[in-house]
Amino acid sequence: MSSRYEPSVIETKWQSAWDEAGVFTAKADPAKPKYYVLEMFPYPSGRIHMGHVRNYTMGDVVARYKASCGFSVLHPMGWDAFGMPAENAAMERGGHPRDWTYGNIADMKAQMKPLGLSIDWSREFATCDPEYYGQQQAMFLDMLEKGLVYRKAAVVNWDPVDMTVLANEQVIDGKGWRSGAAVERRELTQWFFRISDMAGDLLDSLDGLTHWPEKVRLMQANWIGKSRGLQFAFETVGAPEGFDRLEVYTTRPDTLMGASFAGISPDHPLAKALEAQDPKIAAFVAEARRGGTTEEALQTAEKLGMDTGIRVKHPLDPARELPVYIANFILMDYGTGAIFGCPAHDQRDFEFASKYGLPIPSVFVAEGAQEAPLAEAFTPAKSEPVQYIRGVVTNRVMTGDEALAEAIKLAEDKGFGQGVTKFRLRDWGLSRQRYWGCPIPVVHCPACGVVPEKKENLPVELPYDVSFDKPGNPLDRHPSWRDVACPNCGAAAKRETDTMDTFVDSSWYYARFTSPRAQTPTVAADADYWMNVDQYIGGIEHAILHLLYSRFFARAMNETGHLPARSREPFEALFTQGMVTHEIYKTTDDKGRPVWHLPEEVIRTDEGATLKDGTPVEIIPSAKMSKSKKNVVDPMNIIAAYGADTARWFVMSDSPPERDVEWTAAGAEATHKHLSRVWSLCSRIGTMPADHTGPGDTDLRKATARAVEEVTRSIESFAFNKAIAGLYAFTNTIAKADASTPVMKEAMRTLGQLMSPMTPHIAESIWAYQGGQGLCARAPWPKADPALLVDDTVTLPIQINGKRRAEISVAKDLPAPEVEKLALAHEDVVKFLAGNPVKKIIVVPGRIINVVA
RNA sequence: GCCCGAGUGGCGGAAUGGUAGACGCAGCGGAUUCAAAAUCCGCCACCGCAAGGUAUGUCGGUUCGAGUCCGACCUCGGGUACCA
Repeated sequence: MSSRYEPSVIETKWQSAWDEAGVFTAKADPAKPKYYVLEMFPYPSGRIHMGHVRNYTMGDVVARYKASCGFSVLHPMGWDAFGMPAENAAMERGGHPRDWTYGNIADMKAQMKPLGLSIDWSREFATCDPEYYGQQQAMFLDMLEKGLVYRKAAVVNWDPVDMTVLANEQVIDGKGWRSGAAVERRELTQWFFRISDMAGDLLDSLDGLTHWPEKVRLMQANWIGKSRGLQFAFETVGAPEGFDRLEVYTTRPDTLMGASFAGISPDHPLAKALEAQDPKIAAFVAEARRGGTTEEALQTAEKLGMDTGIRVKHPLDPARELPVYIANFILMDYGTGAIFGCPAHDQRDFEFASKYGLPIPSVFVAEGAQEAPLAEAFTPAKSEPVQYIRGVVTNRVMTGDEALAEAIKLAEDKGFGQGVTKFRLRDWGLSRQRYWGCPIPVVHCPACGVVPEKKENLPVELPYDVSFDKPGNPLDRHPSWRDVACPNCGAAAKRETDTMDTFVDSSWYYARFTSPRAQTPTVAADADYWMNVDQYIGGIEHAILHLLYSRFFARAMNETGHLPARSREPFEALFTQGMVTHEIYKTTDDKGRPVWHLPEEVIRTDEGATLKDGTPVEIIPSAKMSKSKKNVVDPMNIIAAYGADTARWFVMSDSPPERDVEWTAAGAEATHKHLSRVWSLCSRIGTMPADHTGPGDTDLRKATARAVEEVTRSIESFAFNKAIAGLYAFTNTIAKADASTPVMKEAMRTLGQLMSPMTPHIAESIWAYQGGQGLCARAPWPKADPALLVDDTVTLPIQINGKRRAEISVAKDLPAPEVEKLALAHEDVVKFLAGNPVKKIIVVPGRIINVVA
């Protein structure tokens, strides 16, 4: 062992050793339990960032730990390679999305390799490989046959200047990002997965996901949004032909007597009928359809409504007629696209009624209160009892939940409506009017209609000869690709030019990793052995969409015979990690515009920061690392300066993994110093005379056992920061210990092993130097001797009225009455009690004593 | 707007309802050195001379005991169905 810690030397050496031994190649071994650990695969942007390092290091810690616990581990990596950035790059800088993407993949892989991750690279693939997306097309056809896919009209963001569909992130303040034109909502016929048919199952099965974070299950449950409500039809007065009834859905049927208007979405069929007849309504509807399609944009936009002149009869009092408004905040996708407004008990309806001068009749008041004009809507929780004054029930105190159940029963008895269960979850629109995605393998034939492509013709490959000089989808203007013969009748037909949402690609890659080169989407034997994913790790930003779509897709794959039934929930355990953040450095140019600076351009001082030429720099508190603010730290610089082990150790230390971590240069420097200290400690112990003895054998053995126990427990519970804190403490203990040589060596070798999931390279060097057999990466995980973990005395703090005043040291199993006696006799206790009588004394064995005076 | 989180020393953070601040960074003092770097040893929440008091975003509650449980609020972050 050389005297200096030289990461660049040992890291390349051990990486070659692992490669030669094939340590990380996943092998299905029936004699061993299997463990599948997966990190959410990256989008190939071209550069890895610290967030990637953190994500993959976490997965690597788990993979290496499980391997040393005797599992046959699958730890693969791939690329989420379709998506908009590749097309944007082609438009901005020329070049082709495919070349750009594969170039980025090569660059990123070259940056990931030096991290020493225990990845089985033989299973690598990119979702833009025709071998991958061809299998995805095959599954699409199976799902089409099973009725899991269908077409219907849905709204998109339409840029009327560029004549193209925009993604939500391309709509900024209601305007197109390039053209600046006001965006409109426009309907197109698009492909959908029937995810809403599985809403009940997707909701109920959340209960079984006991190793998922509670918050993720809650977010998914709210997103699926099961509700019980009343569906009924208003009889209309003065509506166009065919609209003599207006179906509405409400989750608060108990407030029906407080209805003061009915409202329909601008996309409701009735609105469309009126639009065709009445130019004033057409103008209003056009205005109401302005802006983006996001729920956020719809819910935060100014509430606008227009009286259609149509009236509806109140179902409980046909003499009462309510006006029908078209209102921009009503979603066509939820319920029936029509509502009744109860302004007294819904804040949005209240604002609407106030704006348009509609009455605001109360249905209930707080218990014991009198009816009075309202300044805002009264909206207590449905579980709270209130006094009904004008309800379906009258002059009774009951909760909203009780009242709405009665209201549903009444409607059913009277026959004007029925209780129904609805879900907020909508079907998954997968059509994208873009080039760089998986082509939807169907053909539109004038005679046969929509015809699936024949499976033997798959993959339907993207054509390479396309240009991005005009807005819109290049597939639309590619005649030789688009114009084909109908697979059914052979007549002239056209390919579907929409491609699939990239969420489709990422909804089954975990299954493909089990047989990445197969000529079918999956292979039963491989899927049976490796599925499910035992530990999935990724960002909290994927809590809803990606994870919900993957859960749906696993079900759909099961129903089309591509996954076993027990894989309908594909992820056994989920961990969501936080972001890596950094300070932002800003100066201002002579025109007052902000200028951002990379961390390496900035010199930190005690007072603040400057550029190299002395210009003072403003420091903005930490935020997610982003290229535009330049607060990015390139992992490659860290690895070049300190080595991969330092980068890995640092991203795992300090912050708990589910929280954001602040990157600081000082922290990386400190980590490197620590690893150097470990290195020289190892070197010192290695040269101790074999016959050295010391008084600390028992203490060091106990400390070693405690370290094994603590680090193991911390890794098992994803508390990597605590594992590292324990390793710091254990290192200090060894450094100060005076024990005999074999005990010192044993402690040092154990330290190296406990470090190995985090810092595998230095761990191999320690292992080899302290006489470990073979590779540390293949050595079994150490076990703590339980006998060394028990202490026979315990220190108990003594509180008086909840404040700590003294402490005593007692035998571990001393009976409580004895402990009480000792505590009350303690001189500080006597002093603080000052003769006051003791009312009560609480002894929590092994924990604390509280004297109440 | 709606859904979900998070807020603890100068900083990152630790703490089965039971001694708040483990471990690390920064800082301070010392040893070593001609000197410095590196290394090693020690100190380190705040107020107070001390006794002691005050402290986990804010306000209130439950409890012998609250960072932890409950209620209201504030700030920041994630998601909001075409960013991935």
